[in-house]
Amino acid sequence: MNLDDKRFSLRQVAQRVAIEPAYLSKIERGEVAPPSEATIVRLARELNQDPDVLLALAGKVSRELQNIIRKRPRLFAELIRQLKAAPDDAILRVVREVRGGDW
Amino acid sequence: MNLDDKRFSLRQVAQRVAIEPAYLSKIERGEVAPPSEATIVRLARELNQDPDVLLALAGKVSRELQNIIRKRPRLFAELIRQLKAAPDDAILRVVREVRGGDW
DNA sequence: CGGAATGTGTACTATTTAGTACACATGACA
DNA sequence: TGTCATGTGTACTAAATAGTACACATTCCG
Repeated sequence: MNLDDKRFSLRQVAQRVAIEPAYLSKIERGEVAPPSEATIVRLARELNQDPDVLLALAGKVSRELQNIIRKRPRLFAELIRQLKAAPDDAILRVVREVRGGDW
Repeated sequence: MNLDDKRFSLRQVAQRVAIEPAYLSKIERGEVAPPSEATIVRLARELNQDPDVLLALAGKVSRELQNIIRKRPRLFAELIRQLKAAPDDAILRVVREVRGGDW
């Protein structure tokens, strides 16, 4: 897979993502505000990046995650604030611990 | 504290929250889209409600929480998705476990 | 009774969001 | 050398967001 594969020309990507090349150009150079969540997700797919990470770079959190939080706001709000200062591996331990799902 | 205290008339609240009475009226009846985060937070203060809960009812998640997530998107995304199906008390256990903060 | 306060309907509006459309200079390359 | 694709500058825009402003009928109560 060549580094500057033809299929990754700005125009080709723009076409597959279904936006105007000029717009994609400005996005890449940060000349415009980040696109909508939907567009970011399509972009992530096309560039095989993690959508959550791309969204984060755009200053957003996916609607999906927000909806999970929204259903139990107090619980999640407290948890997330607790974890704000925690080191990565502490969070990872929690993730693994919960992963079992043996409740 | 009387149930229909004068200080909780729509107009008085509106004034303290710094929005037009007509607007507050529509908000209460769901006749308009939910207000901005800032306005919701001021409203929550005035009505002593939990801001996170009011925001949730408005279909939102506070910028503050989003920013925490944004800094470690993969970790938090996975954790939140894991907890989506968990019962309240399971989440609470995690909160309490983490509360110690003995990392 | 009469004035003041209350909630609400209607009509606007400024700003932000999320893009499109087209023209143009540059470089590749057959 | 001509043409074709590439990235980018400029100008514009439809829709959503987050309200304001004012008029009006109704109700409270001194």
